[in-house]
Amino acid sequence: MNYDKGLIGGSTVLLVLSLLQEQDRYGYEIIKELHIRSEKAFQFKEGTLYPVLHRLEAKGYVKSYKAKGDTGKTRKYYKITKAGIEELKEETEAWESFCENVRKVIAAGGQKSINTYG
Amino acid sequence: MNYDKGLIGGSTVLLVLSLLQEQDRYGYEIIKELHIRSEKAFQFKEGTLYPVLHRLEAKGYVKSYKAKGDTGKTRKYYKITKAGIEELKEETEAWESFCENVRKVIAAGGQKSINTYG
DNA sequence: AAATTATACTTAGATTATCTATGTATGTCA
DNA sequence: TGACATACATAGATAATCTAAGTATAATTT
Repeated sequence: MNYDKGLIGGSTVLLVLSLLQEQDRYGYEIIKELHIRSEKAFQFKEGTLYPVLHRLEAKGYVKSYKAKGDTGKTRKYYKITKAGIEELKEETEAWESFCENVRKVIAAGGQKSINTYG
Repeated sequence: MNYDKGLIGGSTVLLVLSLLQEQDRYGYEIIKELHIRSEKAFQFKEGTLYPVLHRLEAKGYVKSYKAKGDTGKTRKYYKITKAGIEELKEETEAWESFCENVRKVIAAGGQKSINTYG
């Protein structure tokens, strides 16, 4: 991962569920897809992503099934559940709100003098 | 904190250094200020913030000094250092970049059908 | 045909950061 | 005098990522 470990935490589930809302995917595919979409900024380690998927399944946000892909290799696909879609909605809102609040704090910092014009 | 623990991680230092770039502040003040600016979304626990300040000082990003405030109570003020300003700049850029990349992933998710219009 | 590489999944242990909970101490206000 | 807000500190619990190693199969290269 190119980013600090801390930055990733808290958005991992959001990212994974987002991709699974589009279509069923398998773990390795999710890693690649995140890498491509972020223009190589996200580079999840397998040791990070697979446990996340297991956790999501344990919580009932996704369900897994085995299937042979176009290569002939058996893969473990994950499908988002209704509970997962709900969770995704909540996490998306939380994320947007969080970003906005961070911006409120840091934006003021660099532009304190602006207030003197108001 | 109203947000998931994970969300906070990675932006704590950014938030604290941002506030310290504006002016010297003491710990308790930082907690209050974050609470106000975020419209009550950020509610850092003392057990979270104080260790962060200690960590920042150990890394040389801030320096502390004791001073009596307007109340007469002795407070421990923190001043950002040059290294801290550098660090803040880097973390700000990382944050902006990170947000953008998250948005690239999750925006596509909810609006897949938009592509059919293009 | 054999060796290498990419794909695909798994898990144990180390690291790190927040949170909980508690403790200490001072100043203000009723 | 008692209650409350201010102000700082730290130990231990919790949780999530990363490192690192292992297993197995398909595709590619030599």
